[in-house]
Amino acid sequence: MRPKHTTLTPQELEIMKLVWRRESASVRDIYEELLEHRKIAYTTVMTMMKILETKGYLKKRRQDRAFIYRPAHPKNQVIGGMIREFMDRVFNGSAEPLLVHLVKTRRIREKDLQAIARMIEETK
Amino acid sequence: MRPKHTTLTPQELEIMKLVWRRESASVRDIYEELLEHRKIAYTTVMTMMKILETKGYLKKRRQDRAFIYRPAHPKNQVIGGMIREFMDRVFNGSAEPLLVHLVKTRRIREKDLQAIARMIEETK
DNA sequence: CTTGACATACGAATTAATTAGTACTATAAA
DNA sequence: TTTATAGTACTAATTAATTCGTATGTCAAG
Repeated sequence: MRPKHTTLTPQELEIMKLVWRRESASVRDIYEELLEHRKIAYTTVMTMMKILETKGYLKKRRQDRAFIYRPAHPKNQVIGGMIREFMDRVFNGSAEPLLVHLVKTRRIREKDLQAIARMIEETK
Repeated sequence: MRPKHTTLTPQELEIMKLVWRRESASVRDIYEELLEHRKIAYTTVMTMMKILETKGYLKKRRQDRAFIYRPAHPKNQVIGGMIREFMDRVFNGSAEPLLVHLVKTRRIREKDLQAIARMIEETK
């Protein structure tokens, strides 16, 4: 048996990111935005958004003939869960190795490193 | 069509973590260690390790009757790829939001924050 | 030499994730 | 009123990921 994803799957995330940006969206809204980047069918988007609704990530409300979807949870919270899951899976739950890796491999611009350093200071 | 994982899948990662820790391992070694945590069949482990070999994550060498597997790449490099993939997928490739989240949600112990701060200083 | 332990090879079943087609309905336009 | 448009509901097909069974071979002990 294959274990179910506890967080957003890649395609679910792609759609959620668009809904979060727009605050609310119809299937057509998302469909058209996705179309700019890749070939996809309208009904595919519909199915995905229905799945997101049954999973509790989207709330729907009928407006005229179509459904309008809104995020059920703030982006920060959901993304936080994904980070948590990633840390659990890859680093057995600890954040330090991830942080260390980010700093050491210089994936961060100098300017941002300084901002982080200040943030750490303020967090004291 | 469902897109293929470009990095290690969850179960692949679980096995790779054990192989990295031991430096080299037989199917039986990994099987017995996995068994301590969950029910799993010997042949399942064998299949997974064969997959990891064909994907280029493990190298095998026959020793007596059984195969001995070794990591084909250092852990740091592979994990680095996973972090990269995560950042691409979740944050469109930028590391800052991830870093900010880690610091702001205080997922890091105070002591470690200071260590990071020092590391940033040294990186200057 | 037979038997048991242990290994691999191969095939296959199951499930989640993703994609999309078809049927049907309601509204708006001609 | 007929027709085109735009939406949903439902069904289904495909593929990756995960799991394991069965067949087969080999070596060592009795």
